[in-house]
Amino acid sequence: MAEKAAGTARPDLAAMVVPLGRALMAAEQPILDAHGLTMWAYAVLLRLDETPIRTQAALAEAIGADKTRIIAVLDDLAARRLISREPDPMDRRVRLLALTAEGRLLRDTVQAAIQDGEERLLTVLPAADRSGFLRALRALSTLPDLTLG
Amino acid sequence: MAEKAAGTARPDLAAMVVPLGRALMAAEQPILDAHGLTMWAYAVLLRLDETPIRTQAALAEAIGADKTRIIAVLDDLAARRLISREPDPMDRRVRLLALTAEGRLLRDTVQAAIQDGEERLLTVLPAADRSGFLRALRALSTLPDLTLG
DNA sequence: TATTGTTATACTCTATAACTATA
DNA sequence: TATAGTTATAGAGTATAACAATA
Repeated sequence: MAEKAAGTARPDLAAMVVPLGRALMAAEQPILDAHGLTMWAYAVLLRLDETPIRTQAALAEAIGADKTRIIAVLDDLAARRLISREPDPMDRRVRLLALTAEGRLLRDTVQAAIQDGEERLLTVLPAADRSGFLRALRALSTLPDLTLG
Repeated sequence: MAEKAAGTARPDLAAMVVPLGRALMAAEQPILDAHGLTMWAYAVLLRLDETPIRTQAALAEAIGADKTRIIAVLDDLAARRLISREPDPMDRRVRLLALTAEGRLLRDTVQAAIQDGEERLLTVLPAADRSGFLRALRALSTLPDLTLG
């Protein structure tokens, strides 16, 4: 306890989590590239596979992007028939978005490849740490606010 | 096991880690702001407090920044006497960097505030998950490469 | 000639503002 | 007039290239 001032017990959380996130994204990149998907395109496929979403703005919000940010992404996905994107007959201003069969297949293929790699990566951890890590990660990443003050 | 295709057991790691990192950085921001530090300036103070570093390029590399990126940061820190930055008498091309007493004090103050907040945040986790999380995080964030292929 | 640090430039990503079409 | 989507523009952040000083 006397030497507490000399060095810290652990690095700040952000100092560990942010670089880890960057490394994980970089590690996913080759897999996404192999299937012609950007990170945003993959995020769209993942999100659309959960629950149907009504507006593009809501989709953008859900994946943490700007509504203008995803338009080119949707253009590309629709052109490749990975998603459908049709005006809502009830309100022709909104575009209804949904995965096509090919879109769901691609999503499953890519995610399986990514999670296979992740499982292999996680084997470096002791079993107990590993399950605690995953549980903690899910808990923390679903917290609504997260303030330190 | 039959319903594996319908939804995945867990989100991709990057899908949890990256947003968590962003949230943690955002949560640190008010504390950094209160002390007039940017994230990069804080990263510099943290790094310089560990082991003396010889060149600016090496410092930039160590904190994951471009060498041109940190020049304005060093200008500001030096002007505020939080770091010293003098030409090496042995090789006048290089600038020797070191924390001043005030720099170390500020570093300690800010990190204490941040880690206090983090400890409070971590209390939402069961004790077992929490220690596993921290151990796993340290292990993964110090891995040299991290590939999924 | 090679290297450190600096400045100037260009590029990428993202957000803001202006526009079209529907309501 | 208000809203969904789109396009055009501007801004932040980052990296690349050119430059000055020193070796």
